[in-house]
Amino acid sequence: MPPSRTTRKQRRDAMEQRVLAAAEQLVRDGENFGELSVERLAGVSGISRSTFYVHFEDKGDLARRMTKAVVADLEEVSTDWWSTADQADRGQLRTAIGAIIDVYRHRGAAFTLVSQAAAVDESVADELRGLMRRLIDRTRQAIELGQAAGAMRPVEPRETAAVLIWMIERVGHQMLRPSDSGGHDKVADVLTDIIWSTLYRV
Amino acid sequence: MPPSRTTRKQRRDAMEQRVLAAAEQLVRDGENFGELSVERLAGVSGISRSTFYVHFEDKGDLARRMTKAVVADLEEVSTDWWSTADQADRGQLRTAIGAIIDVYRHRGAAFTLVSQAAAVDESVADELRGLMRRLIDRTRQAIELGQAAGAMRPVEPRETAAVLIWMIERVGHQMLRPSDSGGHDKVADVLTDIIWSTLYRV
DNA sequence: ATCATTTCCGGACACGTTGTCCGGACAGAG
DNA sequence: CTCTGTCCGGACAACGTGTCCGGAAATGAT
Repeated sequence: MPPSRTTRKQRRDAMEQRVLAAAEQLVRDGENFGELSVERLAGVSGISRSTFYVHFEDKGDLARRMTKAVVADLEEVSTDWWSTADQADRGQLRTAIGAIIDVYRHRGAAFTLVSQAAAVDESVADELRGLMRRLIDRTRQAIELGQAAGAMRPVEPRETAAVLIWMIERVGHQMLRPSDSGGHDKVADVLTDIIWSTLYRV
Repeated sequence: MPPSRTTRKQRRDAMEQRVLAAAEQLVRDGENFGELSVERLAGVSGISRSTFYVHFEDKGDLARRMTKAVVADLEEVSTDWWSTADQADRGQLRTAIGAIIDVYRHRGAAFTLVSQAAAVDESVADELRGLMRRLIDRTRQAIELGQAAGAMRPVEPRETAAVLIWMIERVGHQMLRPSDSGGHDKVADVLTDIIWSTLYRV
C-alpha cells in the first residue's frame, strides 16, 4: 500500500490542533478553562478521554502549547511599533496599536485560556512571564532608542515599558469582549492617546 | 450567667476572619489557592473541615469575601484622588497613587488569591468584574467632573477610566513583588507620570 | 445551678474528576 | 499479509467535594 496522502504525524498534529482549537472555542463561548473537565474537552474535540492523555500530559500541557502558539502572534505584530518608535508619528502608533488590538480580538480566547491556566499551573505561569519579559525588554529598548533620537520624553525606560505592556495586556483581556465589539476602535484610540501622551507629547 | 465578654456573633466573625487570614498567609507562602483543599485550609485555621462549611458556602465563597475586602480597601484609598481630581495638582495625584501602591504592597497575597480563584471559579470572576466596574465608574465620574472644571483634557471618560484602572490593577499585581521593594517608588512615579500626562498635562 | 441552644467535631456518605492501565478493533505502513 | 500505531471503551484507585448525622462541649437564658 502506498503511503496515504496524510501521514501519521500529519494526522497526529491535526488532531492536537483540533483539541487546541476546541479548547479555545470553549473559552471563547464563556467556559472557564479551569472548570473544564478533560472528559468535556475530549468530547468536544471528538476523541475519547483516554486518547487525550495519549497526546497531552495533562490540561496544563495543553495550556503550555497554547501559550507558545500565541506568543509568536503578539511578538510579530509588536515589531511594527518597535521599529518605528523613534519617529514621533501618531498615525503610525495608532496603526500599530490597532494591529495589537486585532491580535487580542482574534486570539483573545487563547490569551484568556493561558491566563486562567497560568493562575493554577506554575509552569504555564513561567512560560507567560518569559513572554511578557521579552515584550517589556524590547519595548524598553524602543523607548531608549526613541529618547536617543530626541523623539521621546525622558521617562524611566524600564518601568514605563513594563507598565505600558501590562496595561495593554490587561486591556486586551478585560475590555475586548466580543460582546461590545463596537468599542474596540475607541479602546485603541484611548490606548494610543495614553501612550502618545506618555512617551511623545511635549 | 451574664453574657460572656465575647458574644456569639463576635466570635463567629473572628473565626471567619481567622480563616481569611490563614488563606492569605498560605498564598503569601507560595501556595496556590486553587490547589488548596478545604481540609488543609480548615486545618491551618484551627477548625475542622465540616465546620468550614458552616461558615463558608465553599472555597469560592471565601474568595468572594476576600475580593470584597481587598477592593473595599482600594476603594477607600482611592477616594482621596476622586475627590480632588478636578484640581490639577500633581503632588496630590502622586500621594494618591502612592497610597494605592501601598495597598497592593501590603495585601498583595490577597490580590493573588483573588486572581487565582477568579481563574478557576466563575462566580469569583464575576464578583471581581463587578467590583472593578464600580471603581471604573467612579473614576469615570471623576474624569467627567475634572473635564467640566476645565482641569482635564478631553479624553473619552469611560474607556480611559477603564484602561487606567486595569493598568493600576495589573501593575499592582505584577510589578510590586516584595523582592524588589526598592523600585516601588519608581513605579509610583511612572504611574503618576502616565496618568498625569494622559489626564491633565496640556 | 439547671436546662436549652448553639457550636464544633469526627466520621460517614455519594458523587465527580484525575491519571493510569488494559484488551480489542481498525487502518495505514512496510 | 503482517506489523505497528492509533483509537476506543471501560475499568481502577486515589483524591477532593459537599452534605449529613450523632455526640460532645461551650454558651446563653431562666
